[in-house]
Amino acid sequence: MTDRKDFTIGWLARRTGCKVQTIRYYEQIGLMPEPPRSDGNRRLYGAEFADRLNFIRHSRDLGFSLGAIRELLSLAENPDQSCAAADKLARTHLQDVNSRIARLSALKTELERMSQQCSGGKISECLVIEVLADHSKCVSDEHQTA
Amino acid sequence: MTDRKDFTIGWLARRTGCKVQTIRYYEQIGLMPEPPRSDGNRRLYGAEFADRLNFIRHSRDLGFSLGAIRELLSLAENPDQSCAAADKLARTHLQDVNSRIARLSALKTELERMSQQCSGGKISECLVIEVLADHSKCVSDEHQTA
DNA sequence: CCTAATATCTACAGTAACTGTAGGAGCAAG
DNA sequence: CTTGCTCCTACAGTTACTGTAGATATTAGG
Repeated sequence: MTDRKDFTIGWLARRTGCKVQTIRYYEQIGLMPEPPRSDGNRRLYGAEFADRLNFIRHSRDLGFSLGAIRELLSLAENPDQSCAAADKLARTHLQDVNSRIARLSALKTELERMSQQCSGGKISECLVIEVLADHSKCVSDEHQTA
Repeated sequence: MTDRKDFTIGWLARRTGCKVQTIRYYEQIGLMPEPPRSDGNRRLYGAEFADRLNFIRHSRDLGFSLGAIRELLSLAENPDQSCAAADKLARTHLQDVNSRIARLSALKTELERMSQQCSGGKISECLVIEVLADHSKCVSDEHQTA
């Protein structure tokens, strides 16, 4: 236990693809726990820190806010209680996810169409700019993300 | 042709679904031009401002940065030149769009599965948390080992 | 062992893209 | 004319980082 393998913050950063400052920032805002320190005051991380950080990074990557991640983490830390709260969180997020997918798919279509038609052409033929200028040309339904 | 068709910033905000402060912010950073003012120093907007603001808002909504929008706007203002630059911008964005759609689709699957399985259950059965904790459980096409 | 390079430490400033607030002035209605 | 809304400027706060400065710690080389 005392001679358990501990690694530096740099190791954790390389391990998770997260920047060193970001790790310290997560610790500062209480999203990552304070790790033990070495004699020279360096943070000493084990594999469990990498797991938690991967959880956070993956969630961020998929569009969850730090606040939502904080909630998910607290739920994940008490796996015996009902997951009604997690379910509600997930349902709320699902609506946003669906909306984003729809709008991104519409944009994807236009971006691809442009790449075919636009090569060497003029901007007046670029559908992308028309699509971006005129909301009604968009294929998706109107949805406001706050 | 700018004689009697001028409206307040509030009108423009309602017209475009953009907050008043955000409009003033866009003016401040040079994304929206300075409109004429009334005797009482109020900004006076016409329809062309709504068009430009809709372009900006829609682009933002679809994930373009203000920097990219600034470029697109300058390109849109010179529609006679080649759109190679706009094409390059669009292609770059397309890669990101595709990546986001893939990851969001994977999350959507898990969120939906959770909503079915999770009702009244325990968190330990929630796949969402597992998916978010472990990248390799993600359904997306690329399997990454962390 | 000493030194130079690198990594880490704290603390704080800056970024993007807004959002909110304070305090004052304009204007339309009752 | 006063109430109440909108607008004005200016600036502080937010989220989620990212970068910088100056000091200390560790490590690789001579």
